[in-house]
Amino acid sequence: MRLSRYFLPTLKETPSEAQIVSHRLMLRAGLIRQEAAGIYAWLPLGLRVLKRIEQIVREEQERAGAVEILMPTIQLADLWRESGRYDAYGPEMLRIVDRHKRDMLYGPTAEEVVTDIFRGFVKSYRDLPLNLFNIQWKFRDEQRPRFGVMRGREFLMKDAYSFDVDEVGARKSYNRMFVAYLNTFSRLGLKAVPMRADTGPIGGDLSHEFIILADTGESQVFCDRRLVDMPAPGPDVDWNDLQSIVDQRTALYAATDEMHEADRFDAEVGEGDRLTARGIEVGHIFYFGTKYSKPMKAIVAGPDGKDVPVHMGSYGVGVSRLIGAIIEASHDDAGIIWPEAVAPFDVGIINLRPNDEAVSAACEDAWAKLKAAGKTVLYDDRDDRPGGKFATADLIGLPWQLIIGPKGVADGVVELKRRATGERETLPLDAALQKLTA
RNA sequence: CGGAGUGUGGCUCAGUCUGGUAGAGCACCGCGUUCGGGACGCGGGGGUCGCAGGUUCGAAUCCUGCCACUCCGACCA
Repeated sequence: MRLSRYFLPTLKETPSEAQIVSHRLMLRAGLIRQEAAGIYAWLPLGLRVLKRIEQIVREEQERAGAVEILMPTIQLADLWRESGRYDAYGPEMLRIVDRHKRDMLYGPTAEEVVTDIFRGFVKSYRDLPLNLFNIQWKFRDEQRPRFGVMRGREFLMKDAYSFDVDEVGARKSYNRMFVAYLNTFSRLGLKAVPMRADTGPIGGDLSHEFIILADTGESQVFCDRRLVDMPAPGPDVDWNDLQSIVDQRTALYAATDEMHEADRFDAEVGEGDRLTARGIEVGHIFYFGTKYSKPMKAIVAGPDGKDVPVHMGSYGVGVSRLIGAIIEASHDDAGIIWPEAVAPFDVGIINLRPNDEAVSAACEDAWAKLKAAGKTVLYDDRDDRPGGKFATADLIGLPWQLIIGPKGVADGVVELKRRATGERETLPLDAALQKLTA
């Protein structure tokens, strides 16, 4: 992409409403624009990141056996009356009346809809287990939106819903999502720690929040330090038996504020391993049994021919929130530092003299070769001073910067800068390309 | 929802207390000089000061109401 013809409205100064670093950087780097409290338009660069995160989440869901669908944003109030949640949900639900005076709502979550879909088609335990997920915009009319996309009212969420004939099966489904989440966050360059979470009225131990440790996190968390650096299981696991992997993680202490038990923490975790930190919740999984299947009559025939309500679980990832979380975890004074897996472009080419034919020719040449190697490129061909270009490049945080100017062209070299480390190298173009495509 | 605060060109902000008809820097347009870490000179364009009402000869400035946004706290992917 040629920057002179792109739409990248960066800001030199920080808009006054942004308090935390990820929000400031998202506005300054031209990723988003606020349209109302907690409601954002996604600009080209931000949208590219959002799509990449979404794709990684999708791939890991599918690897774990979940099947993608797309449910509507607008739902019928009647479904929520069936589950008993219509009155319970409160003012966070955006309620809408259509022209026929029918009560509708903008979905804050989709248990009711997915249960309705399920019961419409699935009648036998033979069709289980089933896990349906979708990546769709949700709306929760938060009392106090803040922190940019970390706590917006409208947000993109991946929500998966598992259906099993009994609790044993449901636990297996739960474990699949548990491992899928570990792999997902790892691919996104994040260290996410699963922590025991409140299960509500259902009880049991099957609810975990996945927390990214960051100084600006919204909640206080307590965990065994060894959990933080535990590597993700990866794709090559026995997806039919994940219990040992899950046990390995859940054996170590990890809890958010509301679930924290100080005496247990002290007793179970060695002094050197005790970690008290701030965290950002990026995922939440739980098993809720027959909470929806019973009132909504999502029933299948069991092996014995008797009807049983299905056991369900739901599994959420805040896709749009993840962008904020990634920036919180990966930035410096100059701007964002994108992990390679989610960067909006792989490489930024900086043309230091767009009016110099030889320099521009060298840039075009490098661009063509990078494209041929499958790299995405943002080519800064603007007629600007170098200082501004460097500042923009650091701000938007592409993993690599290929800097091409008259001096280098005369000497037959370019400068290659790695954003994460700031490390620079002057070398021939071919060597630089080799490094970039290695 | 309780508490606090802010609304003045695209952005950051001054002017409001002590009413007199809107200003700076950045950004933008033109010309020129520049050009390896957000340059400089000259010349321009753009706002009626969140909205409505009131007081006054006169309101960004005073009064009333409303709206929006932000921050702190309680709640959530």
